[in-house]
Amino acid sequence: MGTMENETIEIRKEHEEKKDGDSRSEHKSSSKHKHKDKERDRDRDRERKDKDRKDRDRERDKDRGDKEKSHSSSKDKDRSDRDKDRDKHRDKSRSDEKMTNGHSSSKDKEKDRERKDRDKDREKDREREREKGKDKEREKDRDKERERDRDKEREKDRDKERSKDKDKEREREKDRHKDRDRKDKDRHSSSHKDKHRDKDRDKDRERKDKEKEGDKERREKPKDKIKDEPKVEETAEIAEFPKHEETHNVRITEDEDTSVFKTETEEIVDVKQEVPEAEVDVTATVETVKMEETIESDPEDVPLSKRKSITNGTDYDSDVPLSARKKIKSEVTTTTTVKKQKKRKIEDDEDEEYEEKKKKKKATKKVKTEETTTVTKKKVKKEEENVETWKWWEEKKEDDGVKWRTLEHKGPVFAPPYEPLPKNVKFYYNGKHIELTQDTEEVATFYGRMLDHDYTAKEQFNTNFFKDWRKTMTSAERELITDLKKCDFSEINAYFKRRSEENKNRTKEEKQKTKAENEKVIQEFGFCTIDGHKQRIGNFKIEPPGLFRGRGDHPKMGMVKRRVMPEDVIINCSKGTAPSAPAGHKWKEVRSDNTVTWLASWTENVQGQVKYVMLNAASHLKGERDWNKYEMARKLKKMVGKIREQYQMDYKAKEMRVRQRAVALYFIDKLALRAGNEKDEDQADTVGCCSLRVEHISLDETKNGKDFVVTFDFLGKDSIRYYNEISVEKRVFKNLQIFMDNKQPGDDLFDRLNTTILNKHLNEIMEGLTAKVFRTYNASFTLQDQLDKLTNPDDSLAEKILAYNRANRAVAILCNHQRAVPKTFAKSMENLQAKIDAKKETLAEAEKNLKDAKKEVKRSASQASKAAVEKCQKTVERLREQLQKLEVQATDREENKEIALGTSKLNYLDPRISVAW
DNA sequence: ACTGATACTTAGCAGTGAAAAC
DNA sequence: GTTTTCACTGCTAAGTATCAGT
Repeated sequence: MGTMENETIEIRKEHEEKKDGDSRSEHKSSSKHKHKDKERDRDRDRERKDKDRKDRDRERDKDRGDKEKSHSSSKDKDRSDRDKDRDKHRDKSRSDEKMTNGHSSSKDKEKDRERKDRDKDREKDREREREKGKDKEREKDRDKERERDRDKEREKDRDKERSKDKDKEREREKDRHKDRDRKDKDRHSSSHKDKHRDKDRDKDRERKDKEKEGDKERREKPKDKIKDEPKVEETAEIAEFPKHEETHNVRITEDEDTSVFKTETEEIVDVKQEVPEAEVDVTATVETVKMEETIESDPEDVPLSKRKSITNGTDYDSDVPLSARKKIKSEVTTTTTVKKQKKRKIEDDEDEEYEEKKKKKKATKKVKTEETTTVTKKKVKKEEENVETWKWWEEKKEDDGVKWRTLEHKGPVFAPPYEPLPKNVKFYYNGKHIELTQDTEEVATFYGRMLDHDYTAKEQFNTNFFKDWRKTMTSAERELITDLKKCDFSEINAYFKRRSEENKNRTKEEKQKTKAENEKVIQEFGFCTIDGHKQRIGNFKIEPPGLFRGRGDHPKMGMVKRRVMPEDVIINCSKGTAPSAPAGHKWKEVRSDNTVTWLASWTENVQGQVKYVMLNAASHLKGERDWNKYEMARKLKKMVGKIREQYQMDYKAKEMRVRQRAVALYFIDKLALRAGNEKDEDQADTVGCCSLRVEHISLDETKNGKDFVVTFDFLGKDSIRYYNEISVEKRVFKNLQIFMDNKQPGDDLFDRLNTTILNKHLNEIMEGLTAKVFRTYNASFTLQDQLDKLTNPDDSLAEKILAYNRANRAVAILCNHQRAVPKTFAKSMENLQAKIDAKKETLAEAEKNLKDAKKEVKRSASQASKAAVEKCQKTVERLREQLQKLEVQATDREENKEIALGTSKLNYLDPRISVAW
C-alpha cells in the first residue's frame, strides 16, 4: 500500500516537474525570439530563470543535502561556482594539463622547452624513419603487384590527365606558396590551443617555412615524379569515387588583417574527378560535367545575386517565395540525377575499389602487418562478394523519401537475462550482510562493478543512483537501506573483477568457441534483407540495463537504465514479415514505414529518447548518405566564396539579426564550430555557436601582439572544452561588442539567432546547405591542405606516414576532437621517463669512459688506447641517439595525449584522400 | 513562430586482441 | 613467455536537422 501511495506521489511530482519545465522553456524561447520589448522581456526572463534555478537548486539541495552546481545562471556568484565545479570535474576526469595549458605559465615554459627540442628532434626523426626503408621496399613491391593490373587500364587516362594536371599543378603550386604563410598562420591560430602553443607553432612554422623553401625547389623538379606515382593513383581513384579531392583545390586565402576569405575555384579538378577509370572518353566527360555544373549552379546564382541586394534591405528571410525555391529544387535534382547516373557507372567497381582503398590505408599505416590484413581482408571481401554485390547505384532512386521497398529482419537481440550473484558474494549494509531480492541485487551490481570508476565519486551520480535504486527495492529493503555511504559493494566489485580476469585467462579454444558463438548470433540477427539484398545491421543488440553515464555535468547521470523488453520495441519491416517476438512476449507495435531506415526502436527511460536499430555504416543506405555528405561539402566549396562575401557584407547590415547571423556564420566557417541547437535544462550545459552566451567569450583589443582578439572558452559537445584565442576582423569585433552590450554573462550572445534561422538562411543560399556542412568542408579542406603542405614526394614511406598523421592531427585540432588523457598515460609516461633517465645515466657513464680513454691516449698514445677511444665514442653516439629517440617519443606522446584522431578519421577524412595522397 | 517529436550523424570511452618491447 | 602499447571496434551519449501540429 505504501508503495502505491509513493508511486502516485512520484507520478504527480513528475507531472508537475514536466509542466514546470514546459513553462520554463516557453519563457526561454519567448525571450529569445520576440524582440519587441526585448529589454523588459529579457529582464523578466532572467528573473524567472533565476527563480526557477534557485527553486530547483533548493529542491536539489534538500534532496541531496549538499552542494551542487547551478546550471546556467546569470549571477556571477553562481557562475563562479559552476566554473569551480567544472574545473573540479575536469581535473578529475580529464587532464590537469589541459586547464593549466591556458593558465599556468611554469608548465608552459616547460612545454615550450620540450617543443623546441621536439622541433629539432623531428628532423632526426625523419632520418631515423628513412632507415626503415626496408619496410618501404617490401610495401612497394606489394603495392606494385596490386597496382599492376589496374595500371594498364589507367595508363591511357593518365597520359591525358598528366598534361592537364601539370598546368594546373603549376598554378596551384604558385598560389599555394604565396598563401601558405598566411594560411598557415591562420589555420594554426584557429586551432584553439593556447597562446603558448601558438608561439611554438610560430617557431615551428618558421622552421617549416625554411624547409619549404627547400621543398619548393625540390618539388619543382620532380614534378613528373609526382604525376607518375601518387598522382596517377589519385586521379584514378578519385575518378570513381569523387568526394573530397577537390576541397583542397579551394584555396582559401586569408588576408591576415581583414581575414577576408577568397576562393579560387578550379573547376577542372572537379572534372577530373568525374573522369571514370577507363573506357569513357575523358574529354567528353569533361564537357558534360562542365555543362552540368553550369546548369547546376546557374539557378543558384540568380537568386543569390538577388538576395545580396535584398540582404541589405530588411525583410529577407521570408522574401524568397517557397514556390520559387521549389522550382530551383527540382531543377537541381534533375541535374544531380544525371550526374549521379554518370557516377553510378563510374562507381561500378566501387565496392571492390573501396575495399582496396581501405586496405591501402591500412597498408600505409601498418607495413608489417599488411600481409596478414590483406589476407584477411581478401577473405572478407570474397565472402562479401559471395554474399552479394549490390549495385544499388544502378538502381532507380526514389525521390519521395522512400528508403526501401522490402525490409525483412529477425528483430533485435535482447540483453541476456540477469544472472544472480553466487551465494558467496555478499552485500553488506552498515557492516551487516543483507540478502537482496533479485531486482535490487541487479541494480546493486550495476553500481558495484563501477566502483573503480570516477563516476562513483560524483555526488550527482550517487544521488541519482540511490534514488533510482530505492525505487526498485521492496519496501522492507527501502526501509533498511537509507544511506548509500553505508553500503558495501566491495565483494560485488571483486567478483566482477575476478570474472573479467577469468575471462581473459581463458584458453585459446575457449575464446575461439565464444567467438564462434558470437559469430553465429551475428549471422542470424546481424543481417537484414532490404530490397532483396542482405545488409549488415549496425546495432542489432538492444542496450543492456545499467546506470546512465551522462557526460560532463549531466543532471541525470547515475540513473538506472531499465531493461528493455519486447513490449517496449517497435518493429519496422515489410508487411507480413514481422519477426516473432521472443517466447511469451509480444512487440509493442509492428509497423511498415518505408520512409525511415530503422528496423526497430524503443524509448529509453532515462531521457525519454527514442533509440533505433539501424543499418551498419557500410550498408548502402548509410553509404549513400555519407557520400551525399561529402558531395554537399564539395558543393559548398564552389559556393563558399560567395557565402563569405555575403556574410562579410552583412556585418554592417542594419538589422541586428542579420549581423548576428553573419558573425555566427563567420565563426562556423572559420572555426568549424558546431551549430549549437538549444538544449533542455535536464542535460549537461554545453553550447555551440548559436547558443553561445556572453560569458563564453571575452574580447581584447590587443592580446599577445594580436589585434581584436576573441577568446572562446566554453564546453561543447560531450562537455569537451573549447578554448581558443583568435584574432578577428575589426567589424566582427565591433559587432560582438554590440551584441554583448547591456547583457548579463548568462544571456545569449546571439539573442536573435538560432540554428533554424541560420540553416534556413543557408538553405536559401545553397540547397541542402546546413551549418554542419562547414565542418565537413573545413575538415576536408584542412586535411588536403596539410597533406599538400607536409608531403614531399621524395619522402620515405615513414616520413609520409608521419605527415599523414600530422595532417590528421591538424584536422582533429580544428574540430576540437579531444579525449581524456588515457588512464595508463601517467604510468607509461613514467616508464618512459625512467627509461630516459636510465639512458642518461649510461650516457654519462659512457662519456666519462670516453674522457678517461682520451686521457689514456694522451698518456700512452698506443694503438690499443686509440681503439678504446673510438669504441667509447661510438657507444656515446649510439646512446645519444637512443636517448633522443626516447625523448621524441615522449614529447610526441605528450602532444597526442589529448587529441582524438579517430573521430576525424571516421567522419571527416575520406579514405580516398589518404589513397590519393 | 514555437514546440516537441523524430530521425539520423557525430563523438568519446572502454574493452579487446594483436603487435611490440622487454 | 610476459608485459606494455596500440589500434580497432562496439557501444551509446550527444549532437544536428527537419517536420508536423498548434
